[in-house]
Amino acid sequence: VSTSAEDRLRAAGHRVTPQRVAVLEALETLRHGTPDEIHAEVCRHHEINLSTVYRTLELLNEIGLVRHAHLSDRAPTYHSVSGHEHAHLVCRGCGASRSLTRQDLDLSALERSTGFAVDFGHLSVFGLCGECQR
Amino acid sequence: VSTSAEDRLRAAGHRVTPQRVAVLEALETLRHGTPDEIHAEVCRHHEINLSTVYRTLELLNEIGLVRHAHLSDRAPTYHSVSGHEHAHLVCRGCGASRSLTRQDLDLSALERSTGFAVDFGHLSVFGLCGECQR
DNA sequence: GTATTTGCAAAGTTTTTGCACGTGG
DNA sequence: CCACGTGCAAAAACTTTGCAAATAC
Repeated sequence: VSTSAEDRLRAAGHRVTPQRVAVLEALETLRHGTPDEIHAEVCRHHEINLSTVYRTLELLNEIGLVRHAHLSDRAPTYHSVSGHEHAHLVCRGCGASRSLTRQDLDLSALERSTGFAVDFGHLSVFGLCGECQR
Repeated sequence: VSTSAEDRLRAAGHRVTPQRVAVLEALETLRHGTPDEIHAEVCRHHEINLSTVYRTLELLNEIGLVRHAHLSDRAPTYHSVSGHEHAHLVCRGCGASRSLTRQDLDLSALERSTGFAVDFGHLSVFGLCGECQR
């Protein structure tokens, strides 16, 4: 977990606790995860309560260190924003998911015409991949 | 509820029941709704169990008569496909949501480069509207 | 030292499931 | 008639909350 993440926490007036650091570490390892999956990953190394995971993810989301998207119809999937911000392209058939950059999916026309600032990291595009279309 | 909807049900080997018709009617009235809201709307005129609403929506989704999107972080929102298929643009600030057509958001480049067939009706784009950016 | 954060247990919300009864075709 | 669909009640899945104890700073 980069120092900048800890600075971002402190800058926003929050404390740097082992649990918060552990959640960020788990997200680096997993790349993506539901609250439950993140909890399980953290538990491989530390103790943490599931409620704390929820509260931590909410906080990290608020200060922009993580984003979440709905990759399945059930629990939301969180991912770290430490790398480049990315959206997801998910196949309903096989469940495969790949990252999209702003170059893959150009929203500038939409943003210009609507005046919206799109939350790219939250965006999930569902469909059927080439394989599954048959 | 158009006859074609009933035909679609029968063609897919399902029965046309009053409950299924009522759910489709409720969606015409509401335009959008969570399972709970749809249940409430149906109950204004008929009796129906909430489980049946869930099961019906799942079925209608399967055969393509309705689509759902995640307009909030909680319950999914269903909408009828009887009109034109549309995606949603939702503001996190004020909660306002507007429809998007395929002209508003051109996915042809993405579909060409990835080979995906995008489920446009499921797509929700989140962000901040012009107002809320201030 | 003290305001924030955590763990725990309990409750809240949303969705799914098993099964007996009812019904569309 | 009878396979499919529904209602009901119970369970499962997911998330939030109140409060006392622990801890970051």
